[in-house]
Amino acid sequence: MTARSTNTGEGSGAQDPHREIPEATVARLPVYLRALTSLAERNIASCSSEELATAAGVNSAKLRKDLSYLGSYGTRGVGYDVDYLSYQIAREIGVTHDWPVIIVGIGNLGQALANFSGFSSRGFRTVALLDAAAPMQGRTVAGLEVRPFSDLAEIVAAEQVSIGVISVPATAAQDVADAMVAAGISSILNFAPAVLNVPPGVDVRKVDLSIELQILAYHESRKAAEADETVDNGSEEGITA
Amino acid sequence: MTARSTNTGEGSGAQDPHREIPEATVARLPVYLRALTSLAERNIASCSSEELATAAGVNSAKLRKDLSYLGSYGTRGVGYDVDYLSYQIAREIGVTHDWPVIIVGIGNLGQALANFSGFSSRGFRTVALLDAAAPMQGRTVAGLEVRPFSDLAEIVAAEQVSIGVISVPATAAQDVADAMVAAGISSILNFAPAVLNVPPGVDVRKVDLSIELQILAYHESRKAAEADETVDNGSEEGITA
DNA sequence: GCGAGTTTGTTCTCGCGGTCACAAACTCCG
DNA sequence: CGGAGTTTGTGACCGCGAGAACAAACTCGC
Repeated sequence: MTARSTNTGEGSGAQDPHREIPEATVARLPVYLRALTSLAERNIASCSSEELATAAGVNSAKLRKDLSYLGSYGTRGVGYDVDYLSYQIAREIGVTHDWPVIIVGIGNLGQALANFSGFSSRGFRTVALLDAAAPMQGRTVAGLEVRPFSDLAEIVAAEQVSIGVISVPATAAQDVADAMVAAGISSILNFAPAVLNVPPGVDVRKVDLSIELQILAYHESRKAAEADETVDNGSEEGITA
Repeated sequence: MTARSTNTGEGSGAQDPHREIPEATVARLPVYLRALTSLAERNIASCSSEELATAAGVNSAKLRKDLSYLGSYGTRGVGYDVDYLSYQIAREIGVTHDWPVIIVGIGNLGQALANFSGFSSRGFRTVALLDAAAPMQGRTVAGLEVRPFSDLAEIVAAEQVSIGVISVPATAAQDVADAMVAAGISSILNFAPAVLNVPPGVDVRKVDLSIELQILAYHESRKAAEADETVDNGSEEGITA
């Protein structure tokens, strides 16, 4: 597998559209893209894998390997052209054109997401905000009118939406996901602390704030235990300065 | 590292406090804990690995393996006691007592985080909100007064804070992180789309909304390409009747 | 008390992903 | 034009984690 040495003697394009890009690499491509954008803003036209890797916070060997899955877009002895590589990564991710996105659940988090400029600047366009609670409906958030949840299917069909964001309480998350899938959405970003059940073919990514904190707490506990132990072993200076 | 005089021929006795729990397992423990809490709320006293695995959205073999790293807290032929297992996981993660947390950057996202009930209900207590911008200072958000960023060190020392949340723009993130580290914080949850440089011993976890969306977009692009291809290959039912 | 049934804990195997190290390829300079 | 220096692309190796399968241990019914 791997390697475009896989027969398929199609000479037209350099890149084989059937390459399997490892999931771990896919997760890093956006990071590289952001680093490249940052370089471009500083008018840097080209960079080495070492520079880009530092900017992205990864190992340079890993970066080169990741990029090699896309094709050979660098020049040995020189490095990578920032604009060219940016475009290639954007094309691979599929953010050369904007993706319409809807947000369901316009509470505190939903409003923050709607106002988040990072979405619009990176290939996404929020086309609608929905909420089931009547008090929210009709209000304007981030320049968009909050519409009733029952309009979901209509909006998805009209705007060709394939990506949905769920920022409702955990108890409502599954219902919202079901409705999204029924409406034709096939990628869901879920902020609700709940496990979503979706049919095959639908992708779900979960962002769970309290889980992240708990992971930190675990390591923090270990650090504290480690420190106690060191103290037990004697000979550390006191904590109070 | 760590795990100093392990091995010490202690058989399958009580739990060795120096076990190394795999990172992948650590990331799932909070999910199990949440599933257990949900079971407890429905007055379910015990459950099998299969039931718990379903509730947590994982494979039952993986769940059993994960739990085995903590010790043998189940009973063969019976299952797990919900309350007992909950406590053991909470103890392992270190959330049997509350962790004080500060949030720096009280914009849209910071306010949403401050109001997020999931923090307080899962072992975390927001003790202070900080913002460098004068207009925010003095305002009350989620029952807490927003204090100037310059109070950081004082607050961290007074409240024994070891976990900090960064929800400032990307350009300010590194400065905030530096100040946090200098003040004694050793775990950072970063919402800013920037790579943070921190000294060894400090843990950083990143939550990046636009990266998550871009990963979805990648798979969505592939799905679209796949669909086109199926059509190209013909031999599927015609679209037009 | 004992066998049948059930469920945990663990062992084994396999594949993905991370890192190292090096050959290939390009530039620069004399 | 050729050699030295630089940087990419990739092959090899290794360790972690996922999943399947099985032995150990507990309960229940008779």
